[in-house]
Amino acid sequence: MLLPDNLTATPHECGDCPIRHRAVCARCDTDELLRLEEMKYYRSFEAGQTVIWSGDRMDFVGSVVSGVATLTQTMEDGRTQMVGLLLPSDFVGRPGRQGAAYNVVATTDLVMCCFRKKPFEHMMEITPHIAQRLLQMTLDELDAAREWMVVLGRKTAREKIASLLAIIARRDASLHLVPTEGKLAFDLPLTREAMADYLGLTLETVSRQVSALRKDGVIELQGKRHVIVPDFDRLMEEAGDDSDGGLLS
Amino acid sequence: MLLPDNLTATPHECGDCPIRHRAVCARCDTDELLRLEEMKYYRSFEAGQTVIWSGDRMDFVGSVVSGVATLTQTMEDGRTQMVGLLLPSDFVGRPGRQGAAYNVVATTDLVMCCFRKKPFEHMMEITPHIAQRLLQMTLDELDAAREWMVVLGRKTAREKIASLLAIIARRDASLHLVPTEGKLAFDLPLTREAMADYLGLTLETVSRQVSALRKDGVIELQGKRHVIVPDFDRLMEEAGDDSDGGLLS
DNA sequence: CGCAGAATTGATACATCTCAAGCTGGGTGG
DNA sequence: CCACCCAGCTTGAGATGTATCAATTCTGCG
Repeated sequence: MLLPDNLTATPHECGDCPIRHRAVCARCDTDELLRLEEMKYYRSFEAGQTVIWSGDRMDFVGSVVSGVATLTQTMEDGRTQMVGLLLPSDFVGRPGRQGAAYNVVATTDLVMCCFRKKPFEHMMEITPHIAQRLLQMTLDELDAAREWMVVLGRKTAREKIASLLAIIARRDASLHLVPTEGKLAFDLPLTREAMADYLGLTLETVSRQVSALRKDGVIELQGKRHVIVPDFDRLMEEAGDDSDGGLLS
Repeated sequence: MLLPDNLTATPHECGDCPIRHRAVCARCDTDELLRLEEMKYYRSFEAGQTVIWSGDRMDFVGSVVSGVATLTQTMEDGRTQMVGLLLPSDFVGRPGRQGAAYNVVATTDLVMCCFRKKPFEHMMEITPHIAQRLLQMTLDELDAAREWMVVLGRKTAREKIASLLAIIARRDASLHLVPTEGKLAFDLPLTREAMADYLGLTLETVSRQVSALRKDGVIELQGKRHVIVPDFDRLMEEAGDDSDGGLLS
């Protein structure tokens, strides 16, 4: 509100950065961190703000420090599909590419740790730790994208909703490192429309299926956004997945 | 036919390898290639054979030299979704992971250039050229996966078929480096069922939509598999995409 | 208080699935 | 050489899940 373009936000030392051990810089030693500090700056965004427009030139890459953002692609006639959900520690931007390929939108208040692209690219070439970590993260994202292709291509609306809730619950749990045994609870960082864009559904269908899952006791709701999962295995069954994968993998 | 487990196939020198400049080894110098030669071997598979079962332990990684393979994931009740289409030069396997995450099946006769995993992983750590190239390829695959999420989530059956044909046509054209101006022709490397698994449809719907596109003059068929595209822009329109992207990007 | 964005619920339309019946073409054995 | 066979494919008719259009109800906030 106070800043015209959100150019500054509470700066951190990398040392006490909340995503220090999960982000691209996870493997860097203190010397490498020092060099990163020189090219980094923080930006914050309010819920609803667009971070990057598809096609725009990108002169930075960065990590989500706190908050949630979405990656979406839109067809000419307006149909939109979310293709990524960016949670804290996720990386944004593609080294070696000029323009952005997707829209990036903050769905909650968002803080990003940005690096000027040119210096970062240069550092990637001479710092194997960064390239190695980025490769690892990209492979993980590719796996996640492929899981999501199964959801989009083969699951019913109900299974889709259950799958999305399970994913958010799981990622949320892996942040709050205290495993809340038994019941799980979290806030949905997405509107019904954003959920629909993620799942390839309409917002009406999302609303109906959420109601149905609530009526069937799979989830409980406090308000529209706060979700309680009494039995995670039950949720996984509804998602159509093997119930093997524990909360933390 | 002659070999029990297809352990050998016409070996190449890397020097005259058809995928030399596109595969994971694209950036390697002659010295690095020599070291790769030591850990590499060829395997060939007949159309229909399974290369890897999901969950199996993988002791190799490798590149598709010729032919086509698919990456598929199957739900407990048998619903299956293809999550990758592997064409010549594409990479198979994930360094740093024990088991395979997907089924890999040869859909045509297939030749792979395999590297024993342990030595390859070791070489990746000391050879930035390989890791850099692998990162680039993985980022490209991630982009392709995200494009595919739009297809799965938001396109109609007709648009899905047109999109798949466009993708195969484009990748096929980028192999036969002579751009056949005007008309395009190629062989479908997939059965109707495989196309259905790729697109999140049933094989009947695939068949109907292929017939419809043929009746509307968007494509011509010679037999069931040979496709002729008289007007590529028309096909792109049917796919619901911007008609900007040329054949080669 | 009342407005606006978000969400829910209802009625109907329609695209795709499902089940079922043939068709086609290439390979094989008699 | 032919008849048969069978996987792959096509086509049809009816069922069904989700989209669409429309009306209401929530909820937070100025």
